[in-house]
Amino acid sequence: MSISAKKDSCLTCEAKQHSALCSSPEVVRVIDKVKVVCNYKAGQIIFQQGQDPLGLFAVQSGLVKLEVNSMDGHAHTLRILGPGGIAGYRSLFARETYKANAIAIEDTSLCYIPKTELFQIFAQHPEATLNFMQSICKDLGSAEEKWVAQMDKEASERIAEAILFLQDHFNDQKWTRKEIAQWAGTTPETVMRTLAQFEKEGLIDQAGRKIIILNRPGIQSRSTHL
Amino acid sequence: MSISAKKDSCLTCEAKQHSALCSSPEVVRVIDKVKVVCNYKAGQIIFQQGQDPLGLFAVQSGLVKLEVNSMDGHAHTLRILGPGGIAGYRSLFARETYKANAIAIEDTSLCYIPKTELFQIFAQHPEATLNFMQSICKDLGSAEEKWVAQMDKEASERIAEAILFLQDHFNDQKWTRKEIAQWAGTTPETVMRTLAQFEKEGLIDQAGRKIIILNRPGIQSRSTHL
DNA sequence: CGTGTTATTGAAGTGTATCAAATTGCGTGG
DNA sequence: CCACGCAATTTGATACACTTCAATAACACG
Repeated sequence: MSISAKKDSCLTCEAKQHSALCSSPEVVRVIDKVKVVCNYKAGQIIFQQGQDPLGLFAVQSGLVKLEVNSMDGHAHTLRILGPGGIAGYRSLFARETYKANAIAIEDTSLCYIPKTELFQIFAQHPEATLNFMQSICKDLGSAEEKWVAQMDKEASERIAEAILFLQDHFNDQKWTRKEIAQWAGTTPETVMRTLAQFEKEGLIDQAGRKIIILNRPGIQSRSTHL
Repeated sequence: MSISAKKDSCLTCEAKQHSALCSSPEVVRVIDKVKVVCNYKAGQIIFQQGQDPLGLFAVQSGLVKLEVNSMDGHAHTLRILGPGGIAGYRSLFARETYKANAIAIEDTSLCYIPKTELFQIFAQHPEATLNFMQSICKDLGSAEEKWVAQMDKEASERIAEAILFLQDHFNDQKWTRKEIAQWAGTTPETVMRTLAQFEKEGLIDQAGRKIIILNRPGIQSRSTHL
């Protein structure tokens, strides 16, 4: 694996502000000692379906997506993680093998935290565990919401929702139609046609691959059924 | 609220075998002291969307479903809980109001555990917390799997999956077509037609509302795409 | 400057929701 | 215990949003 470790201190890490793991200064101090920083180039695979989790990965900088490959060759994006996001925790805590692939969308630095050290932290810092549980439960909420949206909302509504979400959480990112489709649960063609429609209505502007939202309330209303 | 409390000991509770909460004898002892047993009749509402979580509910006996009502009047079943299942944890730990309704499908006994006592348990028993996290992460896995299935699988495949799941997890239960539909993410009509098809193929037998699986491998193969 | 990927547009096919109506089943109260 | 009425089941017809397939054009990248 092309993993290059680097000495990087948690003291200077900005991502910890948004991380469910780095809840208190004390915990950060421990993590600082046990973590291993790994760097990935865009497109590189961090872990793969079927492998055994040995720890988890905290995004320091960059962007990571978790996706599943269904048997018919289609990929679906479960979660997208920016700085502060944690990858690999679900399988680790469920005591299963990975169910999804983790892929670096852009050049990314991760902090790898071995599971034994992690469990020690949790054993000694109950508040940290509770804090992490909050994050997991929010993810669960998002997942269940997504399932419901898949049925109740039309493709165009999910796409409107998607571009708002992607814009808000990961600023100035140029997503491909395919990536938007895999997140919104539809096809690149449908994304294409929907965006063209939005543009025609003056809701957005497409400068090449970049999507500029001209009328935010308009897009928001297009993201809700009824 | 028509809640009738009853003195019931955790010692004699069989549900604790399957509960993520009652992990160790010590924890059970504490829970035994702080819990309040509540009884609900079939159809009764345990909690509702928008309310504030004050604790969580462990199913002692009976059956509970968690469902969301989308704006267009459709209901979707997120999770179904038998004995040992925990209701209300997601919103509690996410520190949000309830996003779903919890409804007793059949006559049900629940153990209500107030949140302050719960957090105390978690603070003093890290293993219990980890154990609970495993359960949450499995739920997250199921939720994400369900979203993917909603796209990749045809309605008939999801229905095949549904009757297997419902059969395996909640034995000898007579589900309505509507309930199956709300779990499988489709409509009662489609469930109807699919079950008729399965019956015609000799895969199942419908004795009124009860579904008997005649050819289990056959149904399993019908539940997987390709 | 090729070459593979992404974008774009068109046409065609279809699974499934939706609507409607008839029938059965079942709980409830008289 | 029967009759009533509401809920669930069943079947048919219709509609349509979206996927799928295909083919060209525009990029990006080494």
